Amino acid sequence: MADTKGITPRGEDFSAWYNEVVLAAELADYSPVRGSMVIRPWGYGIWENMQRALDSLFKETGHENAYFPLLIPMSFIEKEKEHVEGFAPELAVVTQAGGKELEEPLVVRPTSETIIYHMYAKWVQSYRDLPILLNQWCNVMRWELRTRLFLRTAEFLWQEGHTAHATAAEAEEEARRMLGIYRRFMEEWIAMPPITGMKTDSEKFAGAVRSYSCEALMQDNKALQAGTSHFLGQNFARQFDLKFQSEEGKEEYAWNTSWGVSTRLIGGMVLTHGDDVGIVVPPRLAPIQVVVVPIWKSVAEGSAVREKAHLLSRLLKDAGVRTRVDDRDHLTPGAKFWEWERKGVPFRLEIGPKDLEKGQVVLVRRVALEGESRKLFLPEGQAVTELPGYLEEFQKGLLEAARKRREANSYRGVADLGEMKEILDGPGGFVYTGWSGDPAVEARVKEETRATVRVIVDPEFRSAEPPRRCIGGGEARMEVVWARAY
RNA sequence: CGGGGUGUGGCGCAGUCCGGUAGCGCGCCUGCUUUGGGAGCAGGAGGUCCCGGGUUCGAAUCCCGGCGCCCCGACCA
Repeated sequence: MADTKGITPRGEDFSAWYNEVVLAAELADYSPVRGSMVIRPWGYGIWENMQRALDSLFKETGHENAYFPLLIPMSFIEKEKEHVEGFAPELAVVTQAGGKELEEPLVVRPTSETIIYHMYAKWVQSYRDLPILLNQWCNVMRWELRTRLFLRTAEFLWQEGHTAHATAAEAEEEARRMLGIYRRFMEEWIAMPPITGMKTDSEKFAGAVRSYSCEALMQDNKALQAGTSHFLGQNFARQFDLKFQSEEGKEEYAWNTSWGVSTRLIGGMVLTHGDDVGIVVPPRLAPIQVVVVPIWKSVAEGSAVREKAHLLSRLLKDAGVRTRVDDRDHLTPGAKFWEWERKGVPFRLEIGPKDLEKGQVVLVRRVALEGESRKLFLPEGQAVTELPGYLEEFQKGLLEAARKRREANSYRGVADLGEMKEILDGPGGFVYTGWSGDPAVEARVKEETRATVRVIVDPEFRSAEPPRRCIGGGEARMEVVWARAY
């Protein structure tokens, strides 16, 4: 397994590894337009599985899908002061259409708060019209200076949920609920366990009162902001006149939330599980969970082995397993093995003449679970009945490994800037410290370490002992997690 | 936007210093033999050498000016 043909090992140049592995797995390819990418079928299939899972989680919590337009009047974006300041530098603007200069420039949406709350204002009169719980799946555009496949592209696919509520408490609860759903999705589907918490003022969404975030630790010990949920207060409601009459007959502004995850999650999956051979796709996200590879020598063997491969594949499909038989005959088995491993298919089922004789199959995992061998020889009937269980076990194994790695690279109770620098310049990781809440300290530490506060950490992730000492001095009023981030 | 690198068949590169009309590996096509970890042999297809000027009898190569892409930084809910 030392020979990975062309892929730069992670240890040599992590950044090169990432680019190469994304291209080699055929997740995506560069497009002719700077900063934008083509998502290829294998990558899109993973995205579709993410969408399916998230979409049902949203529906289960009472949300519906809708679609709002791509183009937003410039004046909408300009209404909320912080919002426009946050997004102005990265807007793509349409100034001409139909061969004529437009009277008002149209912005290609970087996010849809403004147009959505404009519409909500039309739809809401009474408290009886609330809450509105909508989501949309769409593309957005942010003209980033420096782009990377999946992690930061000029155009990306995402979902954005936008809700309106009658009370602050209800909106706050919604923002928190969706953060929880993101966390659950990341753990149970991507096997990428994030920490959660609130953003500091300097890191929060432009226009939000509070932002909550899921932050995952990648293999190079940099943080990835993987999903955010915002309590918007009445900031947008006021600018877009989103008012309702309360039960008491008073006119009030609605309370909003917005929340989103994007194709960046695919980058997170790669950076969490990939190895020097290629990517590793968790079973629940894999478009193909088991690839069946028939192996033969003579023509007679070929047809017998292929027949068995297709039979097993059908049985597996009936058992709810996504399979494909790779019976291309211009490739040797070895070539197929490498190809599917590069693409991260969780399991491979080999069937050769020897197996046929013995009524067995060879089952090979994409990566070895702790303490187990990659390869299993199983009676063919057993392979079919056991595979769904093996897939779940593999899924859990990935999550466990990722959780262990996260904890092994988390440093708690740090209070000294020198120590923090040493960690960040060395192995990197999540650094837990006390913080006074002083933005000047935050800025200074960022300046000196190039790390940012990822979150003011939620109770569940806090250290057993609340920090007494504080980074940058002052009284430790909260615990925060620092890291260098994507 | 600053620094660095790079641009030559689909991909990866050599050739550039020292000018003479383009080559290697992989991939692709055809045929035969193969197939338990990236198959072998034989034959074949495929290139405005990033673009525009200039020098020259002649430019992938030298000169001038652009552009693209990648990496690092700045920037980036």
